[in-house]
Amino acid sequence: MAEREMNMAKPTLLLIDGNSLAFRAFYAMINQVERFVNHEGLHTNALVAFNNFLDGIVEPFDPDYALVAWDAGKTTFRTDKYDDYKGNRDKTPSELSEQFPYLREMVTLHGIYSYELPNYEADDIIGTTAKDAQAKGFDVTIVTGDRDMLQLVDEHIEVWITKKGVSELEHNDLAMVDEKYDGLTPAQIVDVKGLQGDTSDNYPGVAGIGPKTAIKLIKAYHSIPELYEHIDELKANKQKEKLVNGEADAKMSRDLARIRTDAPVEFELDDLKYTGPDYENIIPFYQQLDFKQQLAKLANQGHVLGASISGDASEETAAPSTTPVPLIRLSEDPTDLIPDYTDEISFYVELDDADYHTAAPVGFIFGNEAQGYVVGRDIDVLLIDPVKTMLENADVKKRVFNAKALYVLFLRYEVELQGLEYDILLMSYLVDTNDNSNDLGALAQQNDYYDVQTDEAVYGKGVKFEIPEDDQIFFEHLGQKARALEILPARLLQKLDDREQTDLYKNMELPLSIVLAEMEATGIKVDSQRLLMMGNDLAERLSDLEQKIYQEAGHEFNIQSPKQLGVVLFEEMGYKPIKKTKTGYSTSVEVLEQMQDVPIVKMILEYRQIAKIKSTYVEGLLRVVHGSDSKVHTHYIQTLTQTGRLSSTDPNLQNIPVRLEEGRLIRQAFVPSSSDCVLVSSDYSQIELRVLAHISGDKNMQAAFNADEDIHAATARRIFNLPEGEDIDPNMRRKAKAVNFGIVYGISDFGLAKNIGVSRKEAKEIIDTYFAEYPGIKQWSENIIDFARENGYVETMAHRRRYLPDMHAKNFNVRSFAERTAMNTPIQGSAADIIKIAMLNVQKALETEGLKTRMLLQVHDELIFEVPKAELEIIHELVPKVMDSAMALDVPLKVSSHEGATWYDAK
DNA sequence: CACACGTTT
DNA sequence: ACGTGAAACGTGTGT
Repeated sequence: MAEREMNMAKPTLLLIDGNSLAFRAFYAMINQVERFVNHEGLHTNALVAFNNFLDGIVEPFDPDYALVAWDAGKTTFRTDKYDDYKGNRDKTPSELSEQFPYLREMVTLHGIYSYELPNYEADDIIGTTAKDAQAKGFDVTIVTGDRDMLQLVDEHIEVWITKKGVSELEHNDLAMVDEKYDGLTPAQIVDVKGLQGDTSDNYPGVAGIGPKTAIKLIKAYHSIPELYEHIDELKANKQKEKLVNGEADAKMSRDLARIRTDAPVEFELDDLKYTGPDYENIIPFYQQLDFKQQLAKLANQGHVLGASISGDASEETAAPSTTPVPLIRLSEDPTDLIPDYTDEISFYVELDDADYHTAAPVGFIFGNEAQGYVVGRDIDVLLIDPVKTMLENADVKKRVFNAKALYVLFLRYEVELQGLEYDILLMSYLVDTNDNSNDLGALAQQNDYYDVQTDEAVYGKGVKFEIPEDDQIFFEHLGQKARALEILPARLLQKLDDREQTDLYKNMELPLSIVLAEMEATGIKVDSQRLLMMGNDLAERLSDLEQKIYQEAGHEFNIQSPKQLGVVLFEEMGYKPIKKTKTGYSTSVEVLEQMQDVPIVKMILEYRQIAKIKSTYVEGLLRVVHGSDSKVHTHYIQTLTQTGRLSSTDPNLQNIPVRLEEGRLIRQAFVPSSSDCVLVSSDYSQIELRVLAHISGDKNMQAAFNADEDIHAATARRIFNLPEGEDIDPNMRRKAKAVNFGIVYGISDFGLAKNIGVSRKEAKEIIDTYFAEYPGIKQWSENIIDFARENGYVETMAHRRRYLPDMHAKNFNVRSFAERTAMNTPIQGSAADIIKIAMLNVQKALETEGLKTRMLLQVHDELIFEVPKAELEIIHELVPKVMDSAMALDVPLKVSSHEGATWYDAK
């Protein structure tokens, strides 16, 4: 019997309320409505969410039959009966209504029957079909956002109600309805609704009867008709009066709430066979909607998206498959087969690890579509002529992905790559800083090219990462990458041009990538011995502190666990929690510093400080020192930050301690690589405020800088109305400094108050005075926010661009954050532009002067050099001169330099 | 993998 | 009333 049931499983039918889901989909993503707009200006947020629903829920469900029902129009038999039916609904926003035709097309392309019936609502189509199918032995599932549909639940009919947007569904079967309606049957829901009414569908029910009473009455009398048959039996009271008065309304409302199961639908169940997505035709549809993620997914599943090499647009979607990549595999006499490349080539080298300073190359490809691509595993081929010569020939332009990594790699083989013209990674980043994936496949997809898979898809990730042994698979992937490199530069150049970023790319970022490569490859020497000694010392202090802390606490616990520490302090020891985090008590410095008088807290603060130094800076640093040269070789990431700054990893040399003496000592471990060199550090003074003074045009701030005043003191004088010439109270200067910083970040009175320890009211007055004293800054802030709101992005002085889709967010916090970003990015980003130009010019000057000085590090407003003692004098003159003339502002740039035997001493 | 925390400019 | 200053990276805990 059991076996028979398994073999004879009922066919499944999925019925979807299209309108209801479309509304849910639209409002689920209403915050992002302006972010989802395709190239034709069509809003696509509901389409995106609806598509996710079709892919994420319908496809896995894989019904035998499926139907999406739509409302045909505004007038139905219900509006004939009751003029005001759904009469209080807001007009459908145009952003949604324009999506309906596409929603229907999308449904059809997913292999689902789409249907509407004049004079009826989607509910009635579904009700009719559900009951019909049930009678014919189907298992029916209904998906809707409308709880009224629960009335259709039956032995073989489930109703799934959308919960969160359209991505989560609540399953309702007979048992669920029984539970929710306190023992009532689905059919009785219309009776409850009839009494209680419905504000969203705008039918009245009985005035004064709510859901609780309605359920109680229907439980007692089974239905509205029966209730009124027995109305005389009711106790004479207010409730009875209401029911008597509302009889007509109740009966009409019940009628409106009742979903029809006899609508004159014109299809047969057989018409509803679910056929699954129509891949061939859904691709152009997705392309029209700019559904990049969907297209990427399809590409990764092996569907041919057909952006073929010919570039012929009309062929793009029609072409059934792409031309095979012309691969040239080398055999015994490799060089014979290598074409003579003279113009442009794609060039890509695959590494076995992300750290290109040490990774082993495991494959390469170079060439072009016309002459073919030479592909192989053994990189030695690249190190001998004729290939080596070609790689060093600036006239052969290379199209690459990550020029910096490639350049560093080849320095290892003493090859200086030339002609690195097109770096897809860098170009994509400049066009949109959010396109900062480190994967060629992913970036290609962001730029509408779908034939190259992501590395993760081909190689796997984490422990499963493996370069395929199969030449066919591996070389094909490399081939697709090379082809992407052939196609993408033209598209990206166009985009750069559209954004006036050609100069930024060609003359700043691209040459900078080579400068960075040389800095990384040079590296900075680390005195490991010194670090080890510091580590031992710190370990001792830690274990002392640890014992004392345990003693105070009365037992051992993990001091490094905020959770355990919270229990000790705020439960066992009974101190009052000052602040909470999402997960429990906060134990941050901010909190602990307010509890300084407690001995254990003081020790915990010290423990934290030392533990941080030991783990992050002593042990962390030692882990990444290269055995071969006792140096650390950081990786500057040029394509990550949203503002144009660099970032530094493995190790991060941009956050080496300096503020507190204990941590600052770490800098003693950074030393010159040779005994006849010293380290020189040159840093911009107040670069961000100078940039602000320039771009805002504020005359008062400009005057302060032009007179070489102490800007924080000058600000203090202004906001606290202090007389000229008199000494500034250090505390006032401190506050003024905090305000200056705050302004750069787009501060609130609350934030400033917290920061400098004054009342919020005082903070507000300070900010108001600040803006009154520096009116140009106030004006500029307002202007830049307006600009961002209108254009959706802000720019730096060098046309670096950051998109800010959240300027129109409904959520106050999200929007405010975008507004602060609109102010901060041009400031921080223009400062980044300036130091990047300075780096290029410094490097050029060092080369043309034939100096042995090497630029080692950049820390946002500071450059660190290794300088032979013989060159010290010239460097102290040359570097500040080059740095302060990097860009001409309306205020001077000021640079100071310091030298020392270690980084610590160069202060 | 997310969170809390702490370090820099 | 909301909730509250920008940009980053690394370590450790805990799920």
